[in-house]
Amino acid sequence: MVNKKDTTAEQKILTAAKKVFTMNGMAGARMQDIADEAGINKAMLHYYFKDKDKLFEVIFMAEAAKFFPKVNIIFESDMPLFEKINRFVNEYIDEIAENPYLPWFILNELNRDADQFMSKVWNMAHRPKPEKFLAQIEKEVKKGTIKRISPLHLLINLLSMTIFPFIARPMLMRTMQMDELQFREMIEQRRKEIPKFIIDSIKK
Amino acid sequence: MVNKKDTTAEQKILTAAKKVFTMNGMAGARMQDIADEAGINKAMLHYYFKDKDKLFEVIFMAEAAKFFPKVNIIFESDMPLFEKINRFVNEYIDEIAENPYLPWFILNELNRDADQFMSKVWNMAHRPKPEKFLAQIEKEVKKGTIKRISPLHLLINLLSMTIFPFIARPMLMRTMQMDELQFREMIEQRRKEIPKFIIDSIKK
DNA sequence: GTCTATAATTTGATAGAC
DNA sequence: GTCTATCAAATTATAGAC
Repeated sequence: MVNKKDTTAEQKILTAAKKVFTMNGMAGARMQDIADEAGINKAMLHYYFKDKDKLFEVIFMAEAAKFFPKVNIIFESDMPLFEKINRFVNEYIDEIAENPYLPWFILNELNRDADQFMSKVWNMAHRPKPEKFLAQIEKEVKKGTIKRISPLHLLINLLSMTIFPFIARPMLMRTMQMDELQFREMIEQRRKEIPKFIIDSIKK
Repeated sequence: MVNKKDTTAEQKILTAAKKVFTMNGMAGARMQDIADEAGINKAMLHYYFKDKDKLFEVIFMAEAAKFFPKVNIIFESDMPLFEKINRFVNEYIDEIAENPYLPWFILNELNRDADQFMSKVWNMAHRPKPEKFLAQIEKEVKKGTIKRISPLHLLINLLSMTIFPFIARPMLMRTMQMDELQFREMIEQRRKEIPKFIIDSIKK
């Protein structure tokens, strides 16, 4: 199933590999499956990307490199806290709508081989940088504009509520007996539910 | 690294296989690694469990079978809502302390091959049953004892905040520059932080 | 039951024609 | 650049001695 935008073989491979890698992980992905998905020959994968490790690295680095900076722009901006939380939730959901398997992909490989991942991808430019966000929470607590709360736990709560539903999608869909459309509706609702839930909890 | 409790070869294999499968997933696990971990021979794995698929299924079903009922006992009990939330968080963290890779294990295989998992493991006895919990929230909202909130989103928030940190452990440890001990301390704090955060958000 | 040695299979990688 | 055919390596599975 080749995307209409993918003209060159190289681009077809990248699109196919991204799909197969994200759905099966590095170990589970088959070069043959990537070739089939791209509608080309297996030998072509090696012609363009040398070997499986290299192909994986190209995909993985590109995805992480696109993703984390977007989050960091929000975390490091000068917006008020509540607006920042709102923006984070919405931008994250926007991003995942285009790359449904991305969070899974990143966490999966981080769990599998954290050290290798760090050395190749998690460099200065591409890692999450929450320091400013944490300091901002601390400041608001001290000013007394929000309740006393641990900045770390607030950040983890925000990340958890935003990211987890995408990772646990199959479990949630089955447990709650949701179909594809209902799942998407649930996610859309969370654009407002998550900020509201957080703000209700910490506002004075 | 054989556990002192594991006397028989079969038990050694089960313990070793659980560890290797949960750390590497089905596709990434190597039969040789399981044999080494168990301190026995590779042929023994096949003698006791026929093949890799069968061994995986035995482990996986056993873990899921133990885990979900514990959660369900809480969800289906007659405790007051706030107490139920508190108990869920604490029992879940207790459980994961003994099986750190279990949530990852379950979600990983659910993402990889949901249909097969469902047919073999997710049967009547072993699936999560949140219906009573959802109804209880609905009832409290109608009584006016808590704020108006979607029961579904409250449940997802609870699951997210409790489970996500374990799944995202490598990312959190690296991003927040935590060592093993600091991570465990953070988790311990969440026993109180999560219920407090939720209750602050929904209490009137 | 447990082992060593080996077969069988899967899968990644390459050679060589076009 | 692209393909078919084939090789090489990794990995699962089994045969057979003890």
